Amino acid sequence: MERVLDPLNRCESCPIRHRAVCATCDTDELAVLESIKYYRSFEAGQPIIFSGDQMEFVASIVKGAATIEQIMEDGRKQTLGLLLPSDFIGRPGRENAIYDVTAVTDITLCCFRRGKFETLIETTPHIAQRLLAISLDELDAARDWMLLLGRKTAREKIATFLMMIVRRTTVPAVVSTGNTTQIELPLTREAMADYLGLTIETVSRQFSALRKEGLIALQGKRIVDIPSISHLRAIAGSSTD
Amino acid sequence: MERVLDPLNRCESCPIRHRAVCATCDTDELAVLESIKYYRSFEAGQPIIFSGDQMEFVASIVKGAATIEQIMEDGRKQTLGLLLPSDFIGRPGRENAIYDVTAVTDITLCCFRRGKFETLIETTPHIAQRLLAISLDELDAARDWMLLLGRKTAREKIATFLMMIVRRTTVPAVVSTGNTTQIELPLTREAMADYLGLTIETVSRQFSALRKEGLIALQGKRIVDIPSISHLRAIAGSSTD
DNA sequence: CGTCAGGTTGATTAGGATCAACACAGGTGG
DNA sequence: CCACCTGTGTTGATCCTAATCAACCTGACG
Repeated sequence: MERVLDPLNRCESCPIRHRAVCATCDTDELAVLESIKYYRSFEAGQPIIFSGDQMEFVASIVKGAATIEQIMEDGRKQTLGLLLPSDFIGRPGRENAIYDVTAVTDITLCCFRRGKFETLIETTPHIAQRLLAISLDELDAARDWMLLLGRKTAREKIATFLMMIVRRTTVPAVVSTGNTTQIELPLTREAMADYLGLTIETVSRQFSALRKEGLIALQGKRIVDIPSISHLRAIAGSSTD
Repeated sequence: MERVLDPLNRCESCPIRHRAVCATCDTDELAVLESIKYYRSFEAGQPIIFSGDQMEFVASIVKGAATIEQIMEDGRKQTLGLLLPSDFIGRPGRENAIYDVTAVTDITLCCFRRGKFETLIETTPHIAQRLLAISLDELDAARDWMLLLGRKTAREKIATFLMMIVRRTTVPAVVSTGNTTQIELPLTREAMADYLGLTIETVSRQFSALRKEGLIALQGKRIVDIPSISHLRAIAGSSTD
């Protein structure tokens, strides 16, 4: 189910104000965005965009997580991106979506009608520049993931994924007691498998292996304690950079 | 070895005039680019950019091919992008390179000093918009490659790669006699392996298998005849889109 | 209490990696 | 001119990682 949120949310107090596509906007520009934005929410598991469909809107994620995914005719699925708060959904200038976007948790989006947003890009250099920066960051992220998919072992893939969650989780949500870091996985085992180019079973086995070696501890299915970040980082397999 | 080319090449007669970052520039804007551009050439196998180094310039590829690659400490290598004529090298706004870029054939670049180019982006909306479009295209390409790396079989990877070369090769260079399409591979078996997340041996075996099945014919190592594009496309494994 | 989604674990298989030998073309220098 | 070398590619034998197939567990919920 989807519903339109209370539109009273003001940009000034927006949790992603300083990171999203609006990050570098000044007060006047923000007023324009404020006037045309609208919120939409989706429940976990709901599709946000279908590949092939008209793209009616673009959006920033305010709260929650979504995945970009591509599915082959025989059902094989690869997740192409994990979208977290402040990430941007949609591609200005493109009529039809070429990937599916799915909510993986309950999610709230700050939306703009695509046509209006495309006009904004032309008239508001701050937004165009920020969108370029965001796109280049996503390109780097996609390329880093290509190394993971093409060359890393299952063990390295899991460790890399956990490190990414640690890095991307907003500071207040990462609880560190002593040296232990605690994270909450935004994805099911299946969604992780699709993201890492593995099967559910392999993901589960690798989690079990890391747990048996004391490199992680599990509280339920979703909460992971990491006693030593540096140890896990070593397993993630570093690049030369 | 690297050398500076004759600077008399005029933008108007440039082979990539209508596709590169300068594609949407008007006459005045082109004159500015003309005044600050300079050509550089690299021989096959030479590094163009080292990961970690200062990025002195950004560039468009005029002729030849290069790869973007990332190398792990133990030597595992993944090619992240194949750069062909009109493609853009470098990331405005970034001080140091995070990936290696290597010439895979003799190559000619149309370069701009990074600082000057960054100024251009701010003052020339046509260039900023074109760069955004190019970056979004590269992002799509990277994501398509993620599906290949994460989910496709060796056979599908080779077929997909061949289809990509067919698509990206400029029309005059694709010689079609009857229904047969002929392409020239810009990469060695090793470079293809690094691009496809495979080993040299697997690439070689898959080429042999496709040859034995009559799906391709080889003239030497680099020239590939494809009797039926549609048949090869079917093997490449299609997405749902 | 039964059902179902999500997850774990075990047994077996298979696709591609690894190790190894050899083929071939293009230099290079005696 | 030819012996040699080197880089690139092919093919064979074997191994190993992760996929597949299958059974079972766990907790939530009607």
